[in-house]
Amino acid sequence: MSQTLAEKLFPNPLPSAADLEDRYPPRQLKEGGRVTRFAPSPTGFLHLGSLYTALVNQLTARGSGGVFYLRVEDTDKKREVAGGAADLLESLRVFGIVPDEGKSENDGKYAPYTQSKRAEIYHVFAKSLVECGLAYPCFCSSDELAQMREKQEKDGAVQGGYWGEWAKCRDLSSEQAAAKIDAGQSWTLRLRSGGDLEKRVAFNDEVRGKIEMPVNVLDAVLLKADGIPTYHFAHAVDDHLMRTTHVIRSEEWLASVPLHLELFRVCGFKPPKYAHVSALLKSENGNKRKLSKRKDPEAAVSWFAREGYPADSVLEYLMCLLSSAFEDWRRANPAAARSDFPFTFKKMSASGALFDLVKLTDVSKGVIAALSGGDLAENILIWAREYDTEFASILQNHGDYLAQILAIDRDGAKKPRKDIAKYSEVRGYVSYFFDELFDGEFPLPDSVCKEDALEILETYDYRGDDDKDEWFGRIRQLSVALGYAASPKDFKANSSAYKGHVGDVSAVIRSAVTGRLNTPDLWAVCRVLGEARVRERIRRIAGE
RNA sequence: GGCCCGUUGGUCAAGCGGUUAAGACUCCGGCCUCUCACGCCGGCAACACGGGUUCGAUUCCCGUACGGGUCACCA
Repeated sequence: MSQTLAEKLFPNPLPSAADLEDRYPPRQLKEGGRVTRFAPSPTGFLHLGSLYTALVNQLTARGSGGVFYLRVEDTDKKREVAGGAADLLESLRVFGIVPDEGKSENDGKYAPYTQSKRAEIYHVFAKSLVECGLAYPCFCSSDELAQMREKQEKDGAVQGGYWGEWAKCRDLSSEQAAAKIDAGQSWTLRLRSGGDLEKRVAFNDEVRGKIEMPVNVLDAVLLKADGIPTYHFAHAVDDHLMRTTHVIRSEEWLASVPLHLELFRVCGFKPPKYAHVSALLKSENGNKRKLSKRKDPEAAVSWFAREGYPADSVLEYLMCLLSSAFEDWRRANPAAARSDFPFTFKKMSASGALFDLVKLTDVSKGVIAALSGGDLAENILIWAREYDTEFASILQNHGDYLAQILAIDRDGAKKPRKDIAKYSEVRGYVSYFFDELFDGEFPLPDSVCKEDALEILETYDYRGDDDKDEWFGRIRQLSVALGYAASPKDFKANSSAYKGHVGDVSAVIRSAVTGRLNTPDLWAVCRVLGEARVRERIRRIAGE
């Protein structure tokens, strides 16, 4: 008895499809539970757009009491990066994305969660497709295929690609194919598409609604020459066996849905629901384009870490893009966990959003404003140890000094300061508190001349134990004594009677003590600086 | 080029046949105030275009334009 073509193609013993159905049974889900997955290929760092779709996947599953898992799509060994999967998982974790299954290869009942470890599984279905005549080996070389495409282009073919009469290997007899295999020719396995150029398929996209397209007619590659499946085939097999209910992926996959639908059908699988999320765009001379790893530093999530944007800020911003209902919800629930946000595809935009750093900055200021001085200081230290070691070593010598600094206008304030967007700004923001970083400048406000400024400093007497009212009262008295109005209002009412007002006097003191014209509350700043240092800095300018 | 998706202020966007076309960010005024920041009040600014359908279109249909995606043994 001679070998069938299928046996020749797949000579090793394989389980049956029924075995696999048993091994990976339908999931026991609560009513409405959705199963989603994030399926990255480990080609290096995490892209902001990937984080975005991962977020949607997690939100969808968790919000429905379903399952969110990670599947590593390492079917392209040419692009694979060593350790890529582990890096990805860690990056995701930083952003609060933690899959229920697939944190490692065998983490879960539907293991392995790494496609390169599932070769046998794909082969089971590939073999049975060959047996039914729905797939066939193709011996065309990449040169031949390139020539074919060239000719199609030249002839203005109605439909390019490997199909119909262009599909040279499609009608090879089993004997012919067997002979080529015996001769050692390498082969890929292709779908024998039943597609008809005239026919159309309609399907429902969760974010875009009904979409109608021509059916697939291409004899797409299912298995590459190395026996590893293409994305398309792996998608059908894995998402069926791993019982994914909702395939949420980026919009570039939309065009291949007809192929995917055909694959699900020929394999006898029920297709999942699809949601194609739009890409994050970037504006470039008047046009929009996808955020690019190569051209846009902010495309890699690591950029945000380096700049010192809290992961929460990035997440909050992404949520704004992801759902038009998020900002309102957040205003109504300022402290709620993001996972409590009632996510729905209905509120997702079908058009691509421009990534907007200005908006991120605003969101981030809000996130940081909600932190206590202590927590903020801790985050900054962690950041600095990684990205500004000089600053970190300075901070390390000062105990909880940074926490005290950051507590100003923050801890216990009804309207905490919203002026820090990222940790990398903090060094400049607090530099005058540290003698190591203090620049000793003495800028003068426009309204005060140097002579008057020195006079103010010579007469000012700072007392470290004054409470805020005493402290300001002293400055008021000093102002009046030197010919300044006790309040800006008095000054406005009769400006010719004064040299200026308390504000000008305070400005001079502020400048001497901090080297700046603008700072948080001066009284609090002086308290943190300490009496000795404040007096010393004033004396330094005023002289003896 | 074929196919598909998209198009409301500078940006994110609500809207789902009749609205003075929300809101947020940015920007500009003002208030508050010892400065800054916050906060508050106010302002600038939009339905890509052309045809239909309709008593009535931002909304529905068809074109056009523009933008994006896709046509691999990459995902």
